[in-house]
Amino acid sequence: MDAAAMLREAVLEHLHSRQWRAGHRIPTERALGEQFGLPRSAVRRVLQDFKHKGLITQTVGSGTYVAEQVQAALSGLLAQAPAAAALAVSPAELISARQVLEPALIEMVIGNANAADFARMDQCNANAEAASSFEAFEHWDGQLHEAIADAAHNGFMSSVFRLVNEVRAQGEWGALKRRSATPERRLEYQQEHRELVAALKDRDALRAKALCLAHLAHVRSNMLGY
Amino acid sequence: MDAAAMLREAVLEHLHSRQWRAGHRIPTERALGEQFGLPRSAVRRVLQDFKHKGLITQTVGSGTYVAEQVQAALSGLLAQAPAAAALAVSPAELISARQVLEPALIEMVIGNANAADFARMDQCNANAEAASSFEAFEHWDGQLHEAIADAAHNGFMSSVFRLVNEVRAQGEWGALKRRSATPERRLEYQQEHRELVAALKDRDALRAKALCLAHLAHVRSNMLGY
DNA sequence: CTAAATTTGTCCGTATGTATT
DNA sequence: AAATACATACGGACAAATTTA
Repeated sequence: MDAAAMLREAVLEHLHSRQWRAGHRIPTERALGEQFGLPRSAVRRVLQDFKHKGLITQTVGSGTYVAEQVQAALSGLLAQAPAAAALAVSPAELISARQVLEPALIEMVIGNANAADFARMDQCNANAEAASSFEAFEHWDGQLHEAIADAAHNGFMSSVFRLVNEVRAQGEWGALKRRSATPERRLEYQQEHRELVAALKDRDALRAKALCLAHLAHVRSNMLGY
Repeated sequence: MDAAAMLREAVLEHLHSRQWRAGHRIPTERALGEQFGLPRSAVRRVLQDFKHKGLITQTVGSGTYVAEQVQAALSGLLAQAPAAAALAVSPAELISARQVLEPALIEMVIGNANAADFARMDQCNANAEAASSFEAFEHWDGQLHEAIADAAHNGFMSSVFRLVNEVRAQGEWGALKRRSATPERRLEYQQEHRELVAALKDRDALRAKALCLAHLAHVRSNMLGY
């Protein structure tokens, strides 16, 4: 292990074991360099990385301090793992997940959506229908999904469906979608989107869920062939 | 805007617009410094950040190249935004989301879980009941949630509920939980967990959903007082 | 095949601005 | 108010690795 890695480990160990708590002042860059046999520039790189991750703060003329939200930053690093893993899911898995997640979302939307939310959905539909390119249509399709998710007025649900959108916009799913796209199917999707938004406006949960599941079955059939 | 920020924007724009594709060699550090009026150290800071994010690779003696997986890295950056936003949701919002997400999860678990999944749930329950500290109990409580989510055998659902766990383990929720924890409530939670797993084993969707909602109502009452 | 030129990686010396004493 | 300590920024120099002549 190289000296910079040892410095990394040592600082993280002090933070994790709470020997250095929030607000504690840690040794100066020159002192750390002396202790680990490193030039100041190498110490600075390590500390800058930690600062960028929110573990420490550095104030000119004063020193280097453990950040107040150090434990939040430490677990925040762990929270990025689920997002990375989600990007690797297959189209079949994502459709299965959407088949149970979107009815749940509709439940919340019908309870919480207001006129502004519906106006945003209509605008997304209008933009999608006016789109001249496949990419533009895809963009407004994704925006419609976000508008519906935000209409639940729940931050966690919004995050979940933004994650769905990221997976949809990328990798395997994106390639499949391009291969299965036709003008006729786009027209059918537009019609289904319109009907879904209408059902949401009517606060008709049963109809909205049925339309949603029918749309997903349609997408699955077009993309996966079953 | 700062000159370093302009360099950042320019490189990202070239990457996003596919003017610089995977494997393409981008200008040297000295050339970029000349072009943007920056010292080489500042250029190196920007490039090192991009390198750590997986957008570029640098080889000594040769130059700086666009990474092969640059598209995956770019969308990976976007996917981290929803995860970061999710960490900021309030306990009330998270409970509301769980009230619609967990019944949906149970639907999938009952259709896909196998004996190994149930054994893992039992092990989590046993470890939680044997836990001597509040932290250990919380750890195995979280592991039980992950075991149930993984029993759906759907990567996206696993990611969503790992995200739930991250929020639960942190920030506002964590503080509320510590304040509202008592030995009596822990015993009640253990009983409810046992009953839920039993209902899952019986493939009794209605009972499992009812138990799940009752548990969530219990948690909400203890933590939020209503 | 050899040698020179190019490029990234690392380090140092100095100057500057800022906060503490 | 002055002095000191500190982090930061910059330019230069050298080493290591690769490409080119």
